[in-house]
Amino acid sequence: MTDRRAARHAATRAEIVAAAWRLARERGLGGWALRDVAEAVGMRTPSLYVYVAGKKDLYDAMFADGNAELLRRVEAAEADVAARELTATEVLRVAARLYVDFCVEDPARYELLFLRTIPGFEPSEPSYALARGVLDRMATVLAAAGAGSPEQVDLWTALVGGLAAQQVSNDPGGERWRRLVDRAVDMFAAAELSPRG
Amino acid sequence: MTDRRAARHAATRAEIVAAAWRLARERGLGGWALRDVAEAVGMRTPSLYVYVAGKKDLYDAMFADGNAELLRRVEAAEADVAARELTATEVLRVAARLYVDFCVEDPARYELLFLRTIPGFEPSEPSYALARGVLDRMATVLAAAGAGSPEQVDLWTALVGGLAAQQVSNDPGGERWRRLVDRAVDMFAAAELSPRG
DNA sequence: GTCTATAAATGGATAGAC
DNA sequence: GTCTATCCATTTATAGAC
Repeated sequence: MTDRRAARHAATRAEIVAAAWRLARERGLGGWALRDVAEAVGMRTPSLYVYVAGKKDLYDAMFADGNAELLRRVEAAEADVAARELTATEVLRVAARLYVDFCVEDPARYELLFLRTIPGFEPSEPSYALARGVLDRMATVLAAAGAGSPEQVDLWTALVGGLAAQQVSNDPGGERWRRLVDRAVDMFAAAELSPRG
Repeated sequence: MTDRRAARHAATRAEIVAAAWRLARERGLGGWALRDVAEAVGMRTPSLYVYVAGKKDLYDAMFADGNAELLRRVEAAEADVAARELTATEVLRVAARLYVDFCVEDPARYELLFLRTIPGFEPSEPSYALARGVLDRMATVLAAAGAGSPEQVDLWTALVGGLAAQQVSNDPGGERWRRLVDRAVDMFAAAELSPRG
């Protein structure tokens, strides 16, 4: 019985998070009030507090949700790559496209996960652990491709993150930087992978 | 007389912009109210409206101010470079360091100028023209170094902007990505500059 | 030009009935 | 769990006296 109740509770909370994401996509990450979320799920504002401790807590749930989604994709890509016997450079291309596409398809999510832009918002420890997990996973992929030193990982995140940032900020919905991903990966591979990569 | 009055007016406005920058550096780009700015310059809030049309207008003045500062530095670097007979790669290193340092030394300024994070803020046409001028100037430098195609300029901005973004977001005040600037430039030069660059 | 006073709106959060 | 009612803080912006 308590199980049923807990499941229902979790489902409603997930509904609230989904509604908040919709509003963030439509009006920007900071462009909505709790009242709007409540309306979107057919409640009044005070009822929201049964599922969410406040706006910060809602942002935290969104942060965790976004990182969980990215983690799912990384894991799926890892399985895919393992079954296909790709060269190191090809693996890096898959990784770069995965990341850039993830950022580009939802600028509000990009802003919450990778920019620190909400005043006063700090992810909770469990949510932050999720984010670290994603980064670790990506570092593992890089290491397997032969670019696993800390400096190489940092250079990689700068390059790939930079492509995503430019695409999101200066040509949202376009291809201007997205189409440079392979060229950037080749540049990185030529400089950082051993000739037999 | 009207000249004197206009000069005084402009000076006070500049004082207000400077105070707003100070607050932005201390509390984040969005972490202050007009009231705080007024207090910082020894006024009451309504008096501010004599010099500034509102908060958006103040952000616009800050945006213009930041771009003007960057433009000054680019021009100074151009003069410096012209007097020193550097190789193309060395010129690129100067350009990259200039940009990354500019971003890193003031994260709030970085956020206002290069991220689009203030909800509803859009630079006015004159302010935006200033920003375009800076970009044009940088593209000219790249072209002189032998990497002036649109794709090369975009790849460059992604790379350099990515280094700055990671440094600002994930290691503020540190050196973790800053020390990779030369390595990144060399990577770019090796891939994009002709052998005789 | 600067002030007091205040409007007007926004938005997060709680009390307590049902 | 959900609601009505309301509080409270914040903050932009304006009116009008001095």
